[in-house]
Amino acid sequence: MTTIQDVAMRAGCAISTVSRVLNGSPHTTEATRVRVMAAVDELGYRVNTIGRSLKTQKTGAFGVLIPSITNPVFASSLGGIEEAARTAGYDIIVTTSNYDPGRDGEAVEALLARGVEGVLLTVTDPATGRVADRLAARHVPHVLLYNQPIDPAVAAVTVDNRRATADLTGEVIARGHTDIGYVSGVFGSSDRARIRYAGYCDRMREAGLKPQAAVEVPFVGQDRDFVAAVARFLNAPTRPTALLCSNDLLAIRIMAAARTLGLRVPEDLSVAGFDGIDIGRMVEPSLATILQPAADMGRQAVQFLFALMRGEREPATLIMPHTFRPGRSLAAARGGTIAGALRAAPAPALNRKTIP
Amino acid sequence: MTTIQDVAMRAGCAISTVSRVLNGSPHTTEATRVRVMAAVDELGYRVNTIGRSLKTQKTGAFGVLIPSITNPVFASSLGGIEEAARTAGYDIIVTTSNYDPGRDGEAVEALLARGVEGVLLTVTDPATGRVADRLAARHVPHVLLYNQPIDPAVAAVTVDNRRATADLTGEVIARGHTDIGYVSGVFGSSDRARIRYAGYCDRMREAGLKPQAAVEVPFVGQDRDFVAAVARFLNAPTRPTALLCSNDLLAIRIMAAARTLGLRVPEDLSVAGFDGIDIGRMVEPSLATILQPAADMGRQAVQFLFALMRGEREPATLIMPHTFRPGRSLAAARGGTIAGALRAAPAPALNRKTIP
DNA sequence: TAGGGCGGTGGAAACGTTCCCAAAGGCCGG
DNA sequence: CCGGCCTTTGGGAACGTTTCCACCGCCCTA
Repeated sequence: MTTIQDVAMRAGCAISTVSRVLNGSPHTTEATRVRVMAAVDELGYRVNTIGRSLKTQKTGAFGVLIPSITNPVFASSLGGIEEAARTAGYDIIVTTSNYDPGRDGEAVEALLARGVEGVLLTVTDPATGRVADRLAARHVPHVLLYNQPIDPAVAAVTVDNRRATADLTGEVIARGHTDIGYVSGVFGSSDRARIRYAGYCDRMREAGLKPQAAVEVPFVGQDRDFVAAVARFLNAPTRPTALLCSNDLLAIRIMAAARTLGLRVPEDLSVAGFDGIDIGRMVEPSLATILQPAADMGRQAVQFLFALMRGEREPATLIMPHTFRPGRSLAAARGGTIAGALRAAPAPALNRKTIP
Repeated sequence: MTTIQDVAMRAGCAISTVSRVLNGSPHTTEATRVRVMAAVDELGYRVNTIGRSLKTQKTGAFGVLIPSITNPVFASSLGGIEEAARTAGYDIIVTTSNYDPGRDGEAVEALLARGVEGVLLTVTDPATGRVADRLAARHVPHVLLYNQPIDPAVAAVTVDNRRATADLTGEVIARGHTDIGYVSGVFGSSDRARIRYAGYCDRMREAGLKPQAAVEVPFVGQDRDFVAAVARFLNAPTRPTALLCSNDLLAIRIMAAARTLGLRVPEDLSVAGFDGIDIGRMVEPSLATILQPAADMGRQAVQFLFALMRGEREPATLIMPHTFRPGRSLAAARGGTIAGALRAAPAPALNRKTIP
C-alpha cells in the first residue's frame, strides 16, 4: 500500500505538507501543490480512511437498523437513506433485526463498535427496547424512523400512525361497512402495529361501531402456516365484510390467501393496507392503503441526523404527511350506498409539522 | 471514550496484558483475566475498531454494490448477504448504482477508500465497466453476483441466464404460443437482460420460430412514460400472444399496464417474468417465472468471498440452480392444445455445478 | 538597512490498537 | 541447591493520518 509517506518522499517534501495539500489547506504554494499532486498521480496514492479516522475520530459512516430488507417499505426508505448519505459523502452500514426484539440491542452495539457517527433505527419496540436510551447515554446522535418515540427528547421521523389508520377506517366506514376486522403483525414486534390498531379502535368507536379484537399473525413465518392461520379466520361464519391490515405486505398476502380459499376481493371481502408500497398499485385488485412517503422519510431522517451531529438542532419529532390511496380492493359494502360514502366527511389533509 | 489504557490502569497491569486477555491469548493467568474483565465491565470499555483496524489492516467489513435496493430480487439477495455477513461477524457497506453504468466505478472507489476487505457486486455491465479489473489490480477479493463474468478468472455467483430463459421460452412454446415477444430493461444497463434475450432467441430458433426484436423500456422512469411506451407496443395489431419479460418487476408492471389498456391476462396476453420474487406468487394472476434462489445466492456469494479472502479457493463461477415456477399469467394459446404441451419435452433439471 | 510579521514548511506527537521482544518469576531436574 | 526453561508480564514500536508548534526566509515598512 502506498502511504502519505511515499508521496512525501517522491514530492521531496514533508508528510505534513502532503497532508495540507490533500486537505486543501490555504497555507501552500501552487508549486508544491502541483508537485504533490503529481506524486499522488504517479503513485496512485489514495488516502487511508482508517488512519484518518483514528486521528480525527470521525468515520464518515452511520448505521442503519431496520427490521427487514425484504419488506418494500423498508427497502424504499433504505433507498432514500442511501441516496442522501451518498450525496453527503457518507457511507451506511446496514443491519437488520428480523423483527426480533432481542436483536435490536446487539445490532446497535455492533454498529457502535464500528464507530458509526450516528444511527438511524426502526426498532421493534421503543417502549421495551430502550435502545435509544443507550445511544443517548453514549452521546451518539440517533433518529428513530417509523417508530413513535416514547421520550420526546428522542428525534424521530414518522407519520401519525394512529390518525392515519383512523382516517383509513373512516374511508372503510364511509363505504357502508360496519363489520370491519383488523389483522396485524405480532404486536410485540411492532409498535406501529399497536398504534395503528388504536387508530382503528378510535374511529370505530367514534362511528358507534364495536372494534374487533386484532388478529395477530406471525409475519415472518412459513407461507403454509400463514395461509392456515388466515383460513381459520376467514372461513369462520363471523367473517367481517372488510379487513384492515397493519401493513401492505400483509394485506397482499391476505388477498392471495383469500383467493386460495375461494373468496373474491372485494366482492366477498374488502381489504385495505398501510404503507403505500409500489407493488400495491400493480396487484389485482389494486390495494387501498395509506401512503407514507417512505423514500422521503429516509432522506429526511438522514438530514435530521446530520443536523443532530452538527449540534444544530434540538431533537424533535417530524411528522410526515400521509394520504389515502384508493384501490379496488376496497368496495362499497353489499347494501352500502354511494350516498353513504358521500355523507362521510373526507379526512382533512395533514400537513407536515414539527413538534418541538 | 474509555481506551485500553484506562482498563490497564484500572486493572493495574500493562496495556499489552489487557490486549492479550481481550483477544483470548493463552498466555494469561486466570487471576489477571478476572481482574481485567472486571475493569472492562466497570468502565464499560469497548474495543475501538478503528485502532484495531489500523494495526491489523483488517476492517471486518465488506462492500456491496447493487443496482437498486427497491427491486425485490436485490433486496432478497441483500438479505441473504446481510445474514451471512452478520453471522461471520462482518459488517456490510451498501451502495447502489441505480442502473447507471458510470456510477459503478465511483461506487467501488468509495468502498475501497473505506478499506473494505472485499466487494460483492452486481454491475450494470461487466464487459464495458471493467470494474472487476480495477479490483483485481488492487488485489481486493471480489465476487460478481448475478453478472456473468467476461473473464473466467473473476469469481461469480449466478444462474445460467441464457439456459434459464431458453427453458422458460420452451414452456411458453409448449403451451402452443408461436407469436412470442420479448420486453426488456435497457440492454446497456444490464448484461442479464441481454443474455436472457439471447436464451429466448436460442429456443425460438430451435423451435423453428422467428425471434422478435426486443422491446427495451426504461426501467427506472416515471410510471406514466412507462405505460405510454407499453401502450404503443400492446395496442399495435401485431401484438404477440405471449410476452417474456426480462425480470419479474417489469412483468408485473406490464400486467398492470395491460389491465389499464383493457387487456386480460392471460386470455388476451400471456406474460412470464424472471427472478421469482415472492410478490409474483401473490399477484392476480400469479406470475409464471424462472425462480432463482436470490437469498441463497447472496449467502453463497458471501461464503465465496470469505474463501477468496482466506486465499483458499481459486476464482470460479458458481452456477446456481434455477426452476420454472408456473403461474396463471401463462396460459395455453387460443387454439393451442394440451397435446401440444405434452409433446414438448420438459426442460431437464439443472443442478448446481462449479466451472473451474 | 534593519526589524517585524507572515506565509510556507518540517518535525513530531497523538489517535487506540496489536504484537514482538525482553525481562522476571517460578518450577523442575540434575 | 543451583541452573535452565517455561510461563506470564511489561515496554515499546508500528499502523497512516492530522495537527500543533517551531523555524526559516521573504517582503514590507520604518
